[in-house]
Amino acid sequence: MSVDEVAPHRRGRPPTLKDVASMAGVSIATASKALNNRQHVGAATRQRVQSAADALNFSPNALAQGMVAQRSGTVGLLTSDLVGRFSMPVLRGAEDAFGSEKMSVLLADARDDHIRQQHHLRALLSRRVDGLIVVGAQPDPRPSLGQDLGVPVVYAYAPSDDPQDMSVVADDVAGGRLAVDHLIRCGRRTIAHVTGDPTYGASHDRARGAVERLAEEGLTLAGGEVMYDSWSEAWGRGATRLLLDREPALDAVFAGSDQIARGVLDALLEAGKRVPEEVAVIGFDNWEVLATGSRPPLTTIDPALENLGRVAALRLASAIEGRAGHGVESYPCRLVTRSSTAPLH
Amino acid sequence: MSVDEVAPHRRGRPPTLKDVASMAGVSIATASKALNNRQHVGAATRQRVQSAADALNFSPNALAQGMVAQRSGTVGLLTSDLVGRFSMPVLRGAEDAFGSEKMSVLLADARDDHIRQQHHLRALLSRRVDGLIVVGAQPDPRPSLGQDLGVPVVYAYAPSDDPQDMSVVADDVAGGRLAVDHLIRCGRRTIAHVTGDPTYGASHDRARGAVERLAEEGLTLAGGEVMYDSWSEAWGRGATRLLLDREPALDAVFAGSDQIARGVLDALLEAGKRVPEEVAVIGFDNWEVLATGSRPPLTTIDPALENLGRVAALRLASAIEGRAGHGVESYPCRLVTRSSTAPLH
DNA sequence: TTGTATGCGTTATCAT
DNA sequence: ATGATAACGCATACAA
Repeated sequence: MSVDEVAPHRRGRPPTLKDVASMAGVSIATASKALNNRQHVGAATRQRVQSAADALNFSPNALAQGMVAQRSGTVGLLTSDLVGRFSMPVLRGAEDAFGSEKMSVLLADARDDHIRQQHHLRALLSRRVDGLIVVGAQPDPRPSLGQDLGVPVVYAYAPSDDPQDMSVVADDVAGGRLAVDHLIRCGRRTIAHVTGDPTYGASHDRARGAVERLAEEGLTLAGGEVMYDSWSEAWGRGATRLLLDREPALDAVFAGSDQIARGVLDALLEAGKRVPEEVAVIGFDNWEVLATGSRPPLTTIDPALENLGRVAALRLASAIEGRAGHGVESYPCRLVTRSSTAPLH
Repeated sequence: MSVDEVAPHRRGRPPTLKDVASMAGVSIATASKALNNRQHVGAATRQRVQSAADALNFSPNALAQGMVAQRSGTVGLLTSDLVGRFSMPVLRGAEDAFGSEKMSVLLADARDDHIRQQHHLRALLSRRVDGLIVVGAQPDPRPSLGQDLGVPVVYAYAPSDDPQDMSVVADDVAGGRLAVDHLIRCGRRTIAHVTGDPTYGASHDRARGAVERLAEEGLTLAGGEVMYDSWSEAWGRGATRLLLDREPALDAVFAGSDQIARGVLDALLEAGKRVPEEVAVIGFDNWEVLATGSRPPLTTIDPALENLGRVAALRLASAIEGRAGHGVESYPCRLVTRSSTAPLH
């Protein structure tokens, strides 16, 4: 091997371990050991290799590493709705939990289209992801991807309909309970619940938690029943007008979403009711732009979605290590106090 | 667990081309050609291989393919703020444009932290992404990643400060112009502009477009000047109160964001002004939850962010094919008409 | 301590 | 038309 054989790496292509090795004057095996802090490498040699790597700005080819390790070091994030507001924090939590380690995240947006989902699933599997997180668009159960994918899967936000799978979701029942609990602690007794689409399981869960907590105080819902309709400001306004007719003594409203809460707030203001002095209002979601812009700023229940994503990532990491889990795990919501609720003194 | 002597592939691991080949009774070379629709393969053989692949649910290892092709078939999506609302549609547009082809997207959220950004950049480069899309959190120029990354980069939403780089952004000047143009077409003459944080370049760009269009009609801004402050509903309300004092003849407001527009709307309503009969209001962003929930629903300028992401993906694809570009490309905004504006008859 | 050789799964180049 | 074989870049068991 002649001396001027030390060809600088092929034009354009990133330097390889071979380039580093030849620059340091060692074999690729030694170079590999040196860079990976394996033993059986002389201190001086290690130093030489390290310098060569730095000089070449060497970065190991993760694809090649993945081939030998039989692990790609990637996870797939399969979402059904990237445009929606709710999948986002989950996604961020997951990305955060993984990105800080040495896992990378492959993103795929299925857009709630079954064909696209299958397409993306094949693509992710073909890339040999070590695991999969599936984030739904709605909190309702969704069809399982199946058990024979060859990699562990964790469902986040929207649980799988197969109890064999592992899912992490927000505890809507506890959330509803928490909301009413807060209102009760504020001394309210005539509490109504205005919520959204009755086809959402979450609507009923939140309502159930609310009614349960009410019952513990010997109370029932003001207005006589849960008011379902749509997740909109318009419905919040409409429902409130109805409510003020039926229940003149109304002193609190639990809204099933922050959008609805905004409508409630506006209608209350328009009717000359002071918030929170006369009527307290609490929302659900902690959708910042809505909750902080309102008059007054909105007290609300935060479903802690980012945490959900983080937990999903943790569970998936465990499953990848071989410690798989199953069933649906519910995680608590958080009360965020702003100015639309206050003690009745 | 019974020992199956004919076990085609190692337990747990996905089937390989070798498994398919041996099942079809051919060499891996032939199997490869058959599955990739190469010529020099007998029709019958091709069929046998295909059946074997289907039976084994074979999916080629993209990592291995990447090794030989010297292309990973992935692009990196480096965002500085996954929580923000504006990077999201860009991201979705990009994912969409790529996902429909055979490119996969590696997501990395730097959280506006330089250290994290470097970390993620190294990780993406290590995964041998074929290209990079950098999505900023704010529309202002950001530091370039540099020219020596070895892969093409396209900056979206927030342009790079190096003109050598390629950036795609929304045309804020044209957006401002479009807003005022619409108001003028509605017959308005006394038009004010309430906008947000003056440290954002976008504020000034939108204002400039507005003033230019006004000047073409021989008009100037009602209130005498652009009203800068913050991107909040509260500022929208406050500014409107000031405005109603100063300009009793006010017949239109161009708000620099939908949040501000919401505040404007509320203050107008409170002052007894009818919208759009007496005063027309137009926003900016087309932030659905804000624009559709207001009273009345908000006419607004849509910066077409999803399109921006799509274009960025297209440009990156071109660059990967060798046709690189440079400079900042601006893309038009779109007028979305709802009920807060209408002709003055 | 260092180097040689093998394999990871696939594609492409050559023989046959 | 089909098959053996050499890459691709890296890690490791084994030999020196």
